Amino acid sequence: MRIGELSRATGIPVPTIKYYLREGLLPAGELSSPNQAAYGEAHVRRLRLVRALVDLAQVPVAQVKEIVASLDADDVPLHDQIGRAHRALIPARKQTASAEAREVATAEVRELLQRRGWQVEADGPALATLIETVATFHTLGQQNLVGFLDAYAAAVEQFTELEVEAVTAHPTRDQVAESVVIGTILGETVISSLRLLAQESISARRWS
Amino acid sequence: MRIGELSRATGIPVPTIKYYLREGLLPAGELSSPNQAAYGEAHVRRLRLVRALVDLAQVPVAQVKEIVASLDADDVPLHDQIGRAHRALIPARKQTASAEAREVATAEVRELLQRRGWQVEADGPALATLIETVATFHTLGQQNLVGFLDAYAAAVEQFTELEVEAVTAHPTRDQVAESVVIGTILGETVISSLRLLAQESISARRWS
DNA sequence: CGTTTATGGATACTGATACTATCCATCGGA
DNA sequence: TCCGATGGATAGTATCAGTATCCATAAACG
Repeated sequence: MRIGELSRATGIPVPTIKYYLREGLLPAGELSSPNQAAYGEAHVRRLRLVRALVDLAQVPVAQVKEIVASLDADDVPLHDQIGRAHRALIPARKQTASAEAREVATAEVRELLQRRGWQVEADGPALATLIETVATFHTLGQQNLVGFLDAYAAAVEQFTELEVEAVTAHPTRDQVAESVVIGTILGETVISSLRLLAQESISARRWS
Repeated sequence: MRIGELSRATGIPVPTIKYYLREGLLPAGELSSPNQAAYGEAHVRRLRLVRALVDLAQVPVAQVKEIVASLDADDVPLHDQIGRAHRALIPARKQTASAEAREVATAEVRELLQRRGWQVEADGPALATLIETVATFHTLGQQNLVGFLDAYAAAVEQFTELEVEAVTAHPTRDQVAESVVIGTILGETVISSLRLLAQESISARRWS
């Protein structure tokens, strides 16, 4: 397959594919001569994944690069590879809350993890984001939202158990890593959409 | 309060505050003379909200403008105002999936809503995003993820009931609308962080 | 075999977003 | 009275995500 066919197969313009190649979102094709490369089904799959992340999940290109790099790093133990993919999925966020608010939030989150018996890295980005957000609840005068943490955590626990199970059931390791990425990122847009729909449905029922 | 004090109170540079004023994220201060305006506590609150949305939740400035406009539109029935706020919270996404995939996804989502008895607008953006995402599961060869829809919906139902209840319990209508915005947007980052932490904790337990 | 079209690679340009910087006439406080 | 801050306008900057152009070469067609 040459680049034009790759473009037709995916609906992505040739210049954009060239851009993705430059940025390392897509591995180079097999070169047969200095200006002739062959692409395969793997490239089509990869491009579809990139587009889903960029267009649907609105993941920045730089972050997509990290994500696909983790998918291609299959020369380490599977567990390490999944860890790397998982880390690449978490966006960096600016710290915004005051130090005092963050301290209060840190304590609240720590207690939550204790209550639920969750064992997580003490300095991971997901934990930092959670703490920052809870701290922001305080600075915005929405302390009552802190009370929802347990309800959210309990709900999340339910399906996460199933997700982890499903992921480990995949036959090949490429599929395992890829399904971690897709399941986590697109799963988030699913959950978010469902939440908005549930809010709409429930509040409509309450007002009629 | 003059703009310098507003800047000191929030930690936001004066030029940025001027930019937010220009963009309509912040209402103008009370003008006492052509180059002298007074800002109040409401401005401090609003700036904190804007910063939380922009920095923490990474909402684009143009969308924040819609959101705050909905908060200020308190001359319509509360129910309409909340509807407008709710709509402003849903980002627009490009359509990416093929027509066939979208058709399959539409049927699957429709059945889901039927099963759960959710009554929602047939052409809302949240529904469109959900359909688009399910369609993408198909084009990425991750049909198995469609099986998670019920688990996600069931989990989401649990806490949404509580959320709607809590929101309606607020004493004043500004607080109602504002807590819809904060609860929905920051609630999403909380849920997302908790999900990642749960994944980390559960998969660590499974591999040790 | 010659001509048109496509290709890989490099470099330059574009439009959108989110600020920053500068300017200026005016105002308020020491 | 005079110096720094203010409101408002306009211009400049950095980053991001592509697009566009150019070129020498290679493939496809008549």
